[in-house]
Amino acid sequence: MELDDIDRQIIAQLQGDGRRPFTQIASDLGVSEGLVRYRVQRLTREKVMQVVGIADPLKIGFDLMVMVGIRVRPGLVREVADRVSKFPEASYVASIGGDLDLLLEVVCRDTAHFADLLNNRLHHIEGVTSTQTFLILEIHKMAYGWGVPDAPAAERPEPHVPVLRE
Amino acid sequence: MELDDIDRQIIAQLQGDGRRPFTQIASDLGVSEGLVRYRVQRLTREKVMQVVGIADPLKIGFDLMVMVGIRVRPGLVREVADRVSKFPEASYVASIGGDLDLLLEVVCRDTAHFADLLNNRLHHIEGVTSTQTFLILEIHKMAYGWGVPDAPAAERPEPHVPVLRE
DNA sequence: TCATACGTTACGAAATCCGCAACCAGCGTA
DNA sequence: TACGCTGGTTGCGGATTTCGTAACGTATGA
Repeated sequence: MELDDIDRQIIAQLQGDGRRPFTQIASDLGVSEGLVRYRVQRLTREKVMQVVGIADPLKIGFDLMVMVGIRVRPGLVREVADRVSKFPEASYVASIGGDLDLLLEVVCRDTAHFADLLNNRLHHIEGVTSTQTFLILEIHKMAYGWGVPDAPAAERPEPHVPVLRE
Repeated sequence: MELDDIDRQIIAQLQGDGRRPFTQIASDLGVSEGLVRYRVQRLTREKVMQVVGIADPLKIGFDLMVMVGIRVRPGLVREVADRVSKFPEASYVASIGGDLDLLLEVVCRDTAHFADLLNNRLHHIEGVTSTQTFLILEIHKMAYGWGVPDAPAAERPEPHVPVLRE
């Protein structure tokens, strides 16, 4: 789906405040409220953007976050990714190129919870050859959204630094 | 700050839909709209939760996401974390225990953009001794929120699996 | 005991959202 | 060309939600 300036500016504003009234966004952009409503609906439907509440896990009862690097037997990366994505504790799963094949971030209640996850579930998945765990000590930045470039990459010749919140 | 059931249920509902009317949340919980408004304000003020729009970077013009593992000279981790957190491209920064000291996820326009970041900015930071980059091929899961436990950890004796969306 | 801060409810006014209907432009097709 | 169609946009009420504020109860501490 192709985004225009209106989409980008709507996203940018909603990144700052997900409950910003459509009327205010509209008057900022000089368009009608109905249009903003239509665009937000479309962006949401196309899964380009969504408006959600996000909570700091360390403040709502989870004491342990761990990043697990996983090495997988060639050809099984996709499958393992799908399996670990189904872990309810998984907050982030990405396949990567480099020394490791998968990154998995999990949010656990305590070390016993994590030990159970690692030994009884992760290591039993077909294709997982080794894991490396990194205890997350502190989250310094979690940009819950990404900056919106002024225009698509193709139209931007010179380096552009995306504007991110905080 | 101590959360009660009302806070947790408000967070849970907002995790599903960040624009859900307070009136509807209120009637679900059997409390007044004013109370929901008050709680959301407080949760936001205390930085426990926030309602934001989040966009898929790959759908809004950024083609390259990289996870960078950073080794830092002892004692400088905090400082380096603060420095890299200021990178507008940084979407995630966490200090970790293990083979590496810092994890930095960046969202870039293209490889040239990332090369500039790595060589001209990251490697010039005092205390950075080595880096290891992992190209993010595909994001399989990005839980934009975390499950809310039924009660604080201390009151929960048996294992609890947080309920996550998707 | 009193004062103060905090959490909660209730209520009316203001603002917002929502469901249309209408209109325009572009596009493929007869 | 004319026609019908789809997608994007605006405008307008009515329904709903939010917002400001006053009032009340309950701890808490001086």
